[in-house]
Amino acid sequence: MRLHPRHSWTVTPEEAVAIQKRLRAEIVSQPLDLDAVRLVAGVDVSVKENESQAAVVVATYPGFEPVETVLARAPTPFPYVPGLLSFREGPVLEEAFARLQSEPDVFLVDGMGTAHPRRMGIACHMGLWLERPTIGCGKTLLVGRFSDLPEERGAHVPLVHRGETIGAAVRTRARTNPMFISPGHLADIPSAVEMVMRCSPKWRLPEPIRLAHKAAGAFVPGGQASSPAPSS
DNA sequence: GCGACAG
DNA sequence: ATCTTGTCGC
Repeated sequence: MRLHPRHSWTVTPEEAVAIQKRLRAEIVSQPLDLDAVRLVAGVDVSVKENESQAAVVVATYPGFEPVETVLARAPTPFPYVPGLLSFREGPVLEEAFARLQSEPDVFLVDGMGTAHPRRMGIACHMGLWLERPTIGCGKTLLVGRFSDLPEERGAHVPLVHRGETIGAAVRTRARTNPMFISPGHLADIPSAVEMVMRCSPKWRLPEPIRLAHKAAGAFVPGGQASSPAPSS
C-alpha cells in the first residue's frame, strides 16, 4: 500500500508527545460504511528480546478467510512507554504495510485508537500512514472509565475520559472481560463498535486480530515472508 | 505527592 | 509484550 508518513520515528519521548498533539488535528471521525466492507485486516506485533515482528493478515469479510499475510521484522527501537506505543511498534508496522499488496477496507489494530490520553493511539497513528479506516481494539484499559456493563454478548457502554466519550467497553463474548474499542482514523464510535461485533462471532478477540496474533507469534528464525495464505 | 499505565 | 501446566467453567 501507498504509505503517507508524517515524521521520522527517531525521536525522544518528549518529541513523540509533541508529534501526537500535532497529528491529532488530522484525525477524521466519520461513519464507516460497514456494508461496503469486503476485506478486513488484522494488525499485531510480537516482541522477542530485542526484535519485533509485525503481522498484517488480510481476510475476506464476512467469512474471515485469509487472503494475504505479511510479516516484517526490525530491532525494537523504543521502550514501552504507556501512551507512546506508536513509537515502539510503528516502525515495523510501516515495513509490513509497505509490502501489502491488497487494499483492505478497514484495519483492526491491537491497541487503542482515540481511547488515549491525547486521543492519538496507535490505531489513529497508523490510520494516517494508511489513509484508510482503522479501529483500535484494546484488551485492557489505558485511560477512561465506564459504568456497569451487562454480561451478554453485544453489550456496550461509553468509555469516558475527562468528560469526553473516547470509545466504548464492548462485550464481544458473554461473561468475559470487555474489549476497549475506539475509532482510529476515518471511523466513528458507533460504526467501530458495530464492525468489531461483526468481526467477533465467537471469541472475545475479533477474528482478524486473532489471525494476526497467531501470525505474529509464529517467529520462524529464517522464515520471514509474505504469502497468499496457508493452504489446507 | 501518589497511583495508574495499550503492548 | 513475555515467562508457562494444569485447570475451572460454559
